[in-house]
Amino acid sequence: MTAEPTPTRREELLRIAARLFAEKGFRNTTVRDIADAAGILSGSLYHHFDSKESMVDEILSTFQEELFGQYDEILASDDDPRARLERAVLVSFDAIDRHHDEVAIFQNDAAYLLTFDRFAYLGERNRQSREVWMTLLRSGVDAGVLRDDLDLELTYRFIRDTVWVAVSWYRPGGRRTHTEIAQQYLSILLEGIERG
Amino acid sequence: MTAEPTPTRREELLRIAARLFAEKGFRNTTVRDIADAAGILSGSLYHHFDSKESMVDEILSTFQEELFGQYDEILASDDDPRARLERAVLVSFDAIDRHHDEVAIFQNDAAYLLTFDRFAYLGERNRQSREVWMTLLRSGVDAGVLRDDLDLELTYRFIRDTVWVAVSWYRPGGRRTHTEIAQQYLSILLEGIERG
DNA sequence: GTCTATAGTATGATAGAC
DNA sequence: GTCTATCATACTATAGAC
Repeated sequence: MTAEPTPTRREELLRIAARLFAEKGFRNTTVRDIADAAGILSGSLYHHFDSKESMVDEILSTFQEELFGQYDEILASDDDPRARLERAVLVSFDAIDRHHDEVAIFQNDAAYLLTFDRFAYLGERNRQSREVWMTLLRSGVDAGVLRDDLDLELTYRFIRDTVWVAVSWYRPGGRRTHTEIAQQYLSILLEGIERG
Repeated sequence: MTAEPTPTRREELLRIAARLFAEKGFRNTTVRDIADAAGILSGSLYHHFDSKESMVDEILSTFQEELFGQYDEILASDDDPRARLERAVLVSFDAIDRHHDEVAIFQNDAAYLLTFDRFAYLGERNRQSREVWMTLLRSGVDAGVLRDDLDLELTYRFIRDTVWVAVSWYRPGGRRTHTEIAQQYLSILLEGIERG
């Protein structure tokens, strides 16, 4: 991890794999697909990685570490509840922008990967994510900024779903920046679509 | 289609297949899985169906026909814009409740299936769905019921995403009915989560 | 309507040469 | 670091007996 013999090649292969996993799904991507895209033969991949699972493992765990570091920063900050909620939404859309493939893989294949012991940490991350959002929502309600008649569990799910599923249609470099999308979403979430 | 020799057995097999496709994904479900669950051998399935694709085809097309019939009813009604939007959301959550497997399959596997010519109608249904929601939103804005500063395209995507992705966590018979969930969601969508 | 048996193909992974 | 060659397994689908 810290002193890889040939970090560049390894990372390049991971990037290629991530792209394919995101596009076609983990199970639907063969090691031959990855090797083809990299311009080598499938057997050669095993010089770099133990297995296909090792690849997706490294892709996801690296990404999650960064993302949850950002959530932790928000929770540790002394911003007011509304600002913290906004930052959390912005950070998430930023992840969709900068780590599109990783988010897509997590969205599409986490349920399957979770059936293996080595990916149990993905379930732990899910719980951690729930804690982040629930904490933000609760402090918003406590501070009187958010409605107190909401089912917070449902509210959390709606926020989580809407934010992350955007990876299925958002494309970096498209008509709207991820920041514009995040702000439009926050406007709907906070104020609703009804007039008045 | 209209005068099947043994409609009951066929439908039973489709129900079993739908359950498995929804649980594990279309590609990740083998014909042996389906046959095992039905208590027969894999070869016997081909007495009833041409292929695995034929099965998912019949499952999805039947479901879509019903769902879009309901949307058409809403569009044809003379309810006011707000009521029509509410009905569309309720009908969608109702589909998640009554056709859980079908919605899950469509959510998870439509992108893959769309790569085959025979599933082109799924893309057509996607366009149709967009038309339904955009029509509802536009008439809401025109009637002065909805905010006129919204990016309707984004608003449509947020609504669609949040509604349908609920199939990933909603379980019939759970703590909240699908109607309660739909109403809570409508409340957030229309009024926002901010106090005031 | 289901079984036996199997064809033909694709997959993840390995061993050893270069 | 990549290639050649291949193993063992799993898959969809078919043919014909019962």
